[in-house]
Amino acid sequence: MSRKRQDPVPVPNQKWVASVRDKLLAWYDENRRDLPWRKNKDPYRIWVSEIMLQQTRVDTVIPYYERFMDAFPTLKALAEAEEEQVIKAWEGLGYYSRARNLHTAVKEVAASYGGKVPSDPEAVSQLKGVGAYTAGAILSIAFDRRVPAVDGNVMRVFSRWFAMQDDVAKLSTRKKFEELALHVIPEGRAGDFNQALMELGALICTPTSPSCDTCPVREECRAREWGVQAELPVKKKAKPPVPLQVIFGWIRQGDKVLLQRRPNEGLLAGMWGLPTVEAGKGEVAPGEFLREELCRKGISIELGSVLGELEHVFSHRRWQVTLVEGKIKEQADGNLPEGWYWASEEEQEALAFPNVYRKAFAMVRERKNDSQGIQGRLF
DNA sequence: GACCCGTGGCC
DNA sequence: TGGCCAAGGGT
Repeated sequence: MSRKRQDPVPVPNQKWVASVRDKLLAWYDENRRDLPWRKNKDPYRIWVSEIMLQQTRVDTVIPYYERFMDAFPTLKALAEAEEEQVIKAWEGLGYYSRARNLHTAVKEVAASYGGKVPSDPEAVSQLKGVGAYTAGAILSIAFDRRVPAVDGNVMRVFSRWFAMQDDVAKLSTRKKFEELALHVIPEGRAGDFNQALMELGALICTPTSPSCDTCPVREECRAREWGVQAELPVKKKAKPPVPLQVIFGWIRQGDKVLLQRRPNEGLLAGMWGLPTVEAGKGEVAPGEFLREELCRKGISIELGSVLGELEHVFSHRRWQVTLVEGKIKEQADGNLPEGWYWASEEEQEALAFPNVYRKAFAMVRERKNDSQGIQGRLF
């Protein structure tokens, strides 16, 4: 069997490079969006924006970014903040380890670099949560250093410019594009050029139905020349999320609700939520799994009614949730296990919950409104 | 390389 | 409706 040889990295000729640089930068100067992190070149502001933008759309990020910068205007302010506040500011954005890593790294910069973001690639790359792309983005945008910042946009644009069929899901492909980028990024305007590549990918060279007719570099694009732009980039399909039956408990004592902090590793690590168990096998009511688990924790409950069902899809899990009401048997003023907590409504508002739990809260609230004047309040 | 880690919007 | 995607990083 012969092993399939990888296509070599194309080496663009100088004429093509000069043309693409000029046209793309001219287009960017005219068409760049006025985004909040483009007000200046403060490395801290650039950094925060890049972390938030990881796997997240610009429109989603903007309001979070504004609030975050109001709360933590400087690197020092973020370094001195409590983690709980930082996570609260991230609530609803997802990928919460981004916020924890950012906080860790910012504290590291405060402690080891006098509060100034380092401008050398080795130091920046070592910061927690800063990988090859983000390091390149910070270094090029904030410090105008000629470093590649290859994200999904850039891979799509390059795939089309050179009509390359490499699988963009592979790490090796990204490295190939980084090498390619080094041939194209100009001296002097490295940051603008990297942003122009991404801006082109976001506005013109879009994943589906790219606007080739208005593309500033349509003459330089092999995919367009060959009419294969819709076929590129090549990307291996992701596995579908695995379905999982999950039970949430809505367990009240007086005006307080039982909360559980999730384990420090895995899905929604360290986040607050309702008591959560996986449903096991067997022909019993879903709530039984919850009752038994709580019993093991020394919390004795009587099952109430099913308050509702909801589905929440993560990247790799599909939670099919049954929300079950529970009534505490004896006054449980004794010791709760580590990470468990009776929270009043006021206390709940200070905690950060991922959206799957916020959906459940909303469900309870609706149900409460519906039943008011009919059965009174839920127990 | 494979898998894990959230969420929302779009067609 | 659902599959796909978004300025990725860590393990």
